[in-house]
Amino acid sequence: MPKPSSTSIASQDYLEQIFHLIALKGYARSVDIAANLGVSQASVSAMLKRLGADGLVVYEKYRGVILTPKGSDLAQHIIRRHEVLTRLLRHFGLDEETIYRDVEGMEHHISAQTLKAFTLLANELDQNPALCRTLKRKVRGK
Amino acid sequence: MPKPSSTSIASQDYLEQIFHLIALKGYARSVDIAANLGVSQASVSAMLKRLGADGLVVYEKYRGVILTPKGSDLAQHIIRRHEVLTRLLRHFGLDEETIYRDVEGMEHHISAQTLKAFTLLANELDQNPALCRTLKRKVRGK
DNA sequence: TTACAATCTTAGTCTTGTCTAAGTTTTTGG
DNA sequence: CCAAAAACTTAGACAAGACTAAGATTGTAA
Ligand SMILES: [Mn+2]
Ligand SMILES: [Mn+2]
Ligand SMILES: [Mn+2]
Ligand SMILES: [Mn+2]
Repeated sequence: MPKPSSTSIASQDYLEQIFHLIALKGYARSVDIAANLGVSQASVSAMLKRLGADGLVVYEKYRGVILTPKGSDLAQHIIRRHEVLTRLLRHFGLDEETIYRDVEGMEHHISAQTLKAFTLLANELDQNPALCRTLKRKVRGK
Repeated sequence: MPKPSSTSIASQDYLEQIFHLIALKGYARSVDIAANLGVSQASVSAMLKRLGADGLVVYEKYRGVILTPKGSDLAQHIIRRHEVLTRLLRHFGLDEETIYRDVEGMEHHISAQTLKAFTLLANELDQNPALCRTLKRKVRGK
């Protein structure tokens, strides 16, 4: 009876990309999902089947994929969380490559409480350029 | 020839606990590692074998486990990172339970750069109790 | 309309990490 | 000293998620 977790780390990453592609081009193709995530197309097929079984996408073989309302809500939540984290890390003057990799990993382990704290902190930093300058200076050189 | 990664997320969590137990009691027993990580003793046996193969512990059946210098260095790095993250999250007034869960997940996805930024930020917050008070107030209630 | 390219799926395999159940070894108390 | 308990390992299974190779479908351009 292992309840289908339905929101594994990998599932979240796929949902995120599917949502992005649909927003950007109107549809999400396997080939693009694969490229964006750096996995094989075969892996995408397998995951779409799983997401379909979990009721997060409607998937018809050879016919592409769309998000269910449930999948879409979840994707938007995932993306907002990703954006908050990115906004926070940008305050430290890290390079975008590093920010992306760290956010892509960290995002799956942030509770609602911590996300709220990070959101508020990012807001505070927005209003405190002096502190941001100090941090950026210390982060890069010694 | 897939080079042994040797530092998977799970490996890091096991190393962390082994180090802690040795620091605390002088030795690390499977039964305690299992309890601390919430896994079965069988899983611990399997992982100790892998850590041994990766040169991170010396493992003799029925005889306990010790860290190699390499394993010890790695464990200390992992623990320092865990502590920095914990120190940062404590500034927001989150409950310890939540902090522990989030840190336990996030810690494996923090680059050296981001870790440095978080360290500096924690330092700044230490010296800015006013900001911390504001954050704590906003994080809890509305 | 048809052949080719692009896209997609399936089949089969692998790795990591987990579990339970069963068997072994070590420790311990009487 | 030895039986029972505690600790530990092995065996066997499973799930997620990845890969490659091979085959199926779709789209397109001549
Ligand atoms: Mn991610
Ligand atoms: Mn993301
Ligand atoms: Mn951890
Ligand atoms: Mn940790």
